[in-house]
Amino acid sequence: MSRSHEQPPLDRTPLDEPGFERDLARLAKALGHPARVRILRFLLSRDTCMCGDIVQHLPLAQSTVSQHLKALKDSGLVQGTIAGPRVCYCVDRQVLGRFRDLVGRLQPCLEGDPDCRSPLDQEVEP
Amino acid sequence: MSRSHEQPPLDRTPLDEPGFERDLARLAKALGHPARVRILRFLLSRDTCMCGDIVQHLPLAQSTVSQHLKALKDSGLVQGTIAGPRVCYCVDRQVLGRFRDLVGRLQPCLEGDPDCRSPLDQEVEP
DNA sequence: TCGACTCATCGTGAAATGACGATAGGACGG
DNA sequence: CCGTCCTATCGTCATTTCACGATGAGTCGA
Repeated sequence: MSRSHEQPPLDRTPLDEPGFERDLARLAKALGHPARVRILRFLLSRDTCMCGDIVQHLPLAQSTVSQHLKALKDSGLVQGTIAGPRVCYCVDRQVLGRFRDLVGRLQPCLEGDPDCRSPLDQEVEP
Repeated sequence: MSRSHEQPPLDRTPLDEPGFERDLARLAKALGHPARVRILRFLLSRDTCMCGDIVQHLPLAQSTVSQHLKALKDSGLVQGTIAGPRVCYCVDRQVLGRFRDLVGRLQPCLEGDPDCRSPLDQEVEP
C-alpha cells in the first residue's frame, strides 16, 4: 500500500491501540514516579537480582514499595521470580533497551542522523 | 571525596529532591500518556512550530488537548509562544535530548559501554 | 509443627489525573 | 467597534494513583 498518498496514520485514531504511542506511554508512565526510578536504579546497581530490601533504600512503607514494584512488573521493566522465602527482582534489560530505543526514535534528527525519516512513519517492530 | 567508602547516595533520601530521579520521573510522567506522545510526535513531524490544530489529530476535546499541552509545557518538553491570534507550540529539543540522555544513563552497560560506572554515581550535571 | 521472616494483597482515604462542556479572554478582520 | 476565531481556564465528575496499616499466604529453620 502506498502510504504516502494517504493521511498520516495518527489522525484521530484511538489512543490506546497497540503501537508506538501506547508502548512508549506505558513505559514512560512506569518511570513517572521518583520511587520507581530509584527502584530501577537500585536493581541495576546490583546487576544480579536483589530481593525486597529495596524497602531499606526507600522512605516508604513496605506495602507502598510493593505497589510500585507491581507497577514496574506490569510494565515489563522488572521481573520477579520466587527464590525460596524471598522474591528476586531484576530488570529486564531487553525492555529497558526497548524503552531507550522508543525514546530515541522520537527524535531522530537531533544529531543529524542521515536516515532521518519522519517519526510518523516509524512504527514498532515487535 | 572517596565515595566508595560511604553508603550509596540513594539511601532513604527524600524522593522529590532535585536530581536524577526527580528529573527523569517528571519527564517520563509527561510522556506517560499516549495523547501526549502523539502530540510530541506531531510537533516533531513539522519541525517548524504548529498551532493548536493538534486538536484535529486527536480524538479528544479541545479543552482536554489544552490540558495535555499544559502538562507538556510544565515538563519543559514543549514551549508555547503567542503568535498573533493563535499559539505556536514547538518541542524544546534540548529538553527532549536531556530526557533521552537520562534514560540512556540509566543503563550504561547494555552494549558494553567501556566507561560503565555504577548508575548510583551518576548524577545530573545542570 | 511452630515460629520467624518475606512479600502480596486488602481496605481505606487523600490527592492527582483525565475527560468533558461551558465560559472567558485576546487578537485580528471587517 | 463588533463579531469571529483560537486558546486557556473553570467547574464538574469518574477514575486512578499514592500512601499507609493490617492482614494473609508462603517458605524456611528450629
